[in-house]
Amino acid sequence: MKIASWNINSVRSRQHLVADFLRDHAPDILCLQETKVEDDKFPRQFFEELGYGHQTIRGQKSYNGTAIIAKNAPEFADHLVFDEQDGARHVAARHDGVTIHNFYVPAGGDIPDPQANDKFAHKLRFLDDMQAYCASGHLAEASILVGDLNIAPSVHDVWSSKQLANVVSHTEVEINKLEAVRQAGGLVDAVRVVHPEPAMLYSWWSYRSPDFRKNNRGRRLDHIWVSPDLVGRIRHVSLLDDYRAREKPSDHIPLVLELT
Amino acid sequence: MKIASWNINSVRSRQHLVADFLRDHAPDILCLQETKVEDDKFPRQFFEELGYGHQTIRGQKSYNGTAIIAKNAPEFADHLVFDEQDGARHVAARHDGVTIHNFYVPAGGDIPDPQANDKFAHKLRFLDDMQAYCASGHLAEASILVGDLNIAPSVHDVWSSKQLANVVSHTEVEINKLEAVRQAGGLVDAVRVVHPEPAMLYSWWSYRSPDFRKNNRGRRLDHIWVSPDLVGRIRHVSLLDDYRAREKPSDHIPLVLELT
DNA sequence: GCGTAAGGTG
DNA sequence: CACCTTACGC
Repeated sequence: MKIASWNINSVRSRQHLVADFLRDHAPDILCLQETKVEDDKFPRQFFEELGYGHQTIRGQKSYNGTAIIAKNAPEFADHLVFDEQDGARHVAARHDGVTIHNFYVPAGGDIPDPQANDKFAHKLRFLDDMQAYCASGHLAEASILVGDLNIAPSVHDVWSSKQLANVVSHTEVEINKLEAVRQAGGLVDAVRVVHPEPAMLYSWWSYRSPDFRKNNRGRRLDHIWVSPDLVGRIRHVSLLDDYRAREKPSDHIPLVLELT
Repeated sequence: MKIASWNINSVRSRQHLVADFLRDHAPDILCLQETKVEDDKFPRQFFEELGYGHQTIRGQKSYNGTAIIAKNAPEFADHLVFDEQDGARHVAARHDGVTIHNFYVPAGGDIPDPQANDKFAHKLRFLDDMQAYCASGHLAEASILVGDLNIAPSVHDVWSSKQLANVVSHTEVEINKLEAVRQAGGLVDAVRVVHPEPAMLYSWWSYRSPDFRKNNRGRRLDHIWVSPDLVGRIRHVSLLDDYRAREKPSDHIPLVLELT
């Protein structure tokens, strides 16, 4: 069983890339974030023609949007709404007995101060809501949580922990809240199981930073967490950074988890 | 000597096409209209790398803009300003003893009434100014006038003379003024020398009209006129309609004049 | 830098 | 339909 997660930065502008990815890696499940499209405009047929006819989607105009694209029908599909703003930031689906939660955590704006910056306040509230949900035991077994969590927790998840210490995505308050979410769900960071620290791992490189291979100013904002019962089934995790070097790339790369 | 004219509809959005064109047809001179870029943002290096290091350009933000791109240095370069509105609608350059005038005549808006429509009034004034300039004898010898003149004069220059009789670009007042410009300059329509009537000739197909090959609702808005002394040197004129069928095309096609 | 959207021009 | 600009989010 192969499960991928990718912040695609507009699913309609990335059809060339996502077609390459599905043909070359053929995951059973593809979780997308930032689809940036309303449900009735989602390119359903495009994915169908690539063999992914089962699509759990939830989007809105312009911003956000999550989707779980699958070869086979889900046993179950749903989504969470944490607040009025919502933003289509979660979908869930059970495939082959495994429940997959696909999250897109708010980016949080520029200023890491919830008093001065409503977007940062929203990010922290969203993490609290995630924690409460995970604490309720929904993810205790046969569960996977993936997505763009917009936080790079470790010093080995950013190109410079010092220079990013006060930059949104790597602040102490965010890192603590992300860890609280993970612990509330009793989940295991599958990426680090396969690639333990001190390996430097990134999943995102800003469009604004040129020459991403040379300067390599990345951050690991995208994550795959699994419930403890699945840890033994982890066969491999890949971070496909070559997709950042393609024509018209997303600023995020796909992560792929293989389970036995 | 090979001279091309092309309304490119944004030179920055058309680099793929113009590179193909220069490689495949290798004109000595390329006259562009609707470059839509200020001079300091013109892609000078792009043309240099294709072997066109000599660039007589005059543009503005967003609208209009003309350019003469050449392999060799001009002996002379200049431009005309007819009014305060201007719009970067003319450049001229002398290459190999031939003076090339590159015009972009105002489109003229929707309503063919100078009372009701300032844009149409501007178009008519521009044609009067062109006529006055041509009447002064500047184009008597060794001269070529090219460009998007935004008028299709003959019944054989439009897909339906009846349906366009009251449509801007094919009204009687415009056609008469265009003919007056040509006669004032003593110029010869080189395209019709090679492809005489009743051949149907188009250089533009609206983006709004689908299936341009099948429905073929075109108009000949782009022209190449030469002074009488050059008529004997006309070897060929091509209207390269395959460029309308390419990826991300301009709505106009290139015209190419070959002189011996 | 690269997505989205709206409003204007051709 | 496809370009431009402005404004916005990431």
